[in-house]
Amino acid sequence: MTVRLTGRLAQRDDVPLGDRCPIDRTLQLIGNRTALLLLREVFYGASRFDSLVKRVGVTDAVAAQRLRELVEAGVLTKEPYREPGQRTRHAYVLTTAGHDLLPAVLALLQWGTAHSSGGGPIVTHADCGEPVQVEVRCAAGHVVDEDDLVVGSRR
Amino acid sequence: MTVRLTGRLAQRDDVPLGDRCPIDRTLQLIGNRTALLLLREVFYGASRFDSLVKRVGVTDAVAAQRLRELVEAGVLTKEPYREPGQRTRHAYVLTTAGHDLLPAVLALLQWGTAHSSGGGPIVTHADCGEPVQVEVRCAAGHVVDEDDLVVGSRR
DNA sequence: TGGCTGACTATGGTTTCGGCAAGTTAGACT
DNA sequence: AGTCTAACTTGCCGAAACCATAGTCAGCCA
Repeated sequence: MTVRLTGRLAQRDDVPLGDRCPIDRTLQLIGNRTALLLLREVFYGASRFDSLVKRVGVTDAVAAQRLRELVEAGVLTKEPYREPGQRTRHAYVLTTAGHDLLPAVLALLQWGTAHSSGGGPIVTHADCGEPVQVEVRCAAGHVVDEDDLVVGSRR
Repeated sequence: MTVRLTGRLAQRDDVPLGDRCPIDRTLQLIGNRTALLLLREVFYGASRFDSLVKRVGVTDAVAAQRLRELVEAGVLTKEPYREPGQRTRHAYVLTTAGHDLLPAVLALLQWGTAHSSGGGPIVTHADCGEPVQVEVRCAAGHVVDEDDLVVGSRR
């Protein structure tokens, strides 16, 4: 196991208490297996209830519960659609808040893929075919290393 | 087999079952409140047991349990250190696998900050002072929109 | 030697998550 | 009218997460 030390431990430990940030709600929403897998499948293109249940491999009861929570949280919406000879059904589609979750979901999936033996799917950019990764950058476009992060209180 | 994700429902739902990826281990590790908050504080610069306990606001019992799991999973390591007049203690520092979690943790924190009323801390780049954000980019450096993601089976 | 403190470890109780099983409801088909 | 099915809903159970409290252990100091 390799360890990259920052070399600034003593000073860094004096950083004051970070602001409480609303991570509890985030974790309550997608901090469970089913919700995250459901979101992954929605990102991968699934939208119908039975399709999501089959892909995630969870019981329909749990899937229904998590989907309801995701809809209530404003991450997914139910869009009515009708296929010929079928009655009206509802497709689960991402809201803008749901779209904003893409980096988080992708980052979690990538870490799991990179740091365990199982391997995983390869996600690439349609325009150029290059593999996709999640990066930490500042607004000026620089790739930011962990040591260069500054945590500030809100203005 | 590769599938392009487009915005169209009918096509998107035909995407076959995604590869199983090792998300269970990931969620078992950081899919709980305490582990994620501990990691956040380590990223923010904390390293000592009592400091982490105080910052996260969790009982020492739970913190010890989660820290042990994080060490066992290879995300953190215990580095011995000694302050004058004190006995040897251990600091919790990130391994390379732990460093790789930065995008995921930051993305979760950012989503929570952006999509709830509470607000949150502002993370900036030390070199230029610009706010930091998590981006999805391909290896060629393009910012990748969700509709331009291609999910392929492993080669 | 005895007290103090930091870093845990152990126990018990409540809430949440997921699996299993059964029931419900609305519309299409016969 | 009766059957079938997709999409849920409800209830029970075991496991895991969290909290609170109490106990342990190792070194430093008086």
